[in-house]
Amino acid sequence: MMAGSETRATRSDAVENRRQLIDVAREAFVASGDEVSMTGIAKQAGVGVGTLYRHFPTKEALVLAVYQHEIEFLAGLAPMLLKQHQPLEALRLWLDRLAHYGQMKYGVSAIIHAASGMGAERGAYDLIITAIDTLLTAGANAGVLKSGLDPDDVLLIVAFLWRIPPAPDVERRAARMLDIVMDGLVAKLD
Amino acid sequence: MMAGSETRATRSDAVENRRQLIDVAREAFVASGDEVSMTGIAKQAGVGVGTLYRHFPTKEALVLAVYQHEIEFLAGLAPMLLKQHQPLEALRLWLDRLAHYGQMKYGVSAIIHAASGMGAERGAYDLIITAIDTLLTAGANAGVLKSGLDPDDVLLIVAFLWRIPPAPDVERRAARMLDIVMDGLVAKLD
DNA sequence: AGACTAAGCGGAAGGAGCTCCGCTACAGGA
DNA sequence: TCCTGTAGCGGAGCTCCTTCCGCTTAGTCT
Repeated sequence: MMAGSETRATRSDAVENRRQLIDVAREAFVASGDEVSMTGIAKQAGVGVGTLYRHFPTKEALVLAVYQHEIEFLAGLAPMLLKQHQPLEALRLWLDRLAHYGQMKYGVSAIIHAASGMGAERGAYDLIITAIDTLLTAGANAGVLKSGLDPDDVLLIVAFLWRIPPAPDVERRAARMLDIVMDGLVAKLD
Repeated sequence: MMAGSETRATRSDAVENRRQLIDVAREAFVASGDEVSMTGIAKQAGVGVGTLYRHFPTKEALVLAVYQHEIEFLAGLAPMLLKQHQPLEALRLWLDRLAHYGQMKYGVSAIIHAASGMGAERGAYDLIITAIDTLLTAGANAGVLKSGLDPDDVLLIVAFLWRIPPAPDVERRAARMLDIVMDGLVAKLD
């Protein structure tokens, strides 16, 4: 009996379908990276593709939903690290963590990739940007990082993390490249 | 009448088709970015898709062929700049030029993108890597850049240049981000 | 000139992501 | 409990890139 913008509750079968789709997709992604067709996921979840696309308008959106928890964790990590470490160290540890995800078969990587392209849901993207901003601001206030750094810029730069071609030495290479970026972020003493 | 590894000359119609395909593709790319279907290009060139794919095994390869000249130009620019400028300045000018291509509708950007992913022909990729290596080495020898920098790493990092989302301020943003990277490349004084 | 042969051609077909729209069945009111 | 309006469903079908393979034909050898 409320006014105006009242909406019907979500149908129970829709809720169940959504859950089922995410579950199936998670399993599929873990098993075979992104080499899973949307049709396949829909079929395995026992729904039509139309339903899949109603819930997740693009494949990216689906991946994003699947890894929502990981993104939240990553975002929450930033303030934690700042409590226990110097700003510079915290930033580096966080980026290392990001690199770690970047190496996953088709994990947070693709998401943030999507996010940096800003094609997908605002939510996940904002979480990550906020986390980076927290780290950058802390560093700037401590005088160890340049001030006025744009977190969007930083994310876009470190996006190379999920484009390093698979090889035995990915980790070392990622670290090497992050060394360069870190040096580019620190404040220069006059 | 030569010995052993003799091969027949390329058929003249094949040569002509190849030329025609590149011409049509160039025009199409300029007109509509990458929103051109392979089938469309084939049709417009008066050949079947099969023929198109015989000449260029992927769309990437086709783009690469179309922009071969630009890549060569860019590669050749590095030594030129080094003759006329300090190593640091030369590197920056070259990167600015790269950024410029990065903003083209579907230009060298996609190519080097492909190249950094190493999916495509070795040739174009090697040209660019060599150019970067020249610049890095010159800077290292002059003591203004870190020594031991890997040109592959640098290319992969600056690959953000062709992923900056379209906006009125792309140029300023690219410059800002290149500032960061440049600072990460310069040698630290102890 | 004629015949031989493999380089080259063409386009049907397959699998991908995604859209569209007529039908279904659930939530909520009577 | 039954009705009703609509949120939600399903899957045919579109376009795209790419593969495959039987046919054509330019180039060469006699």
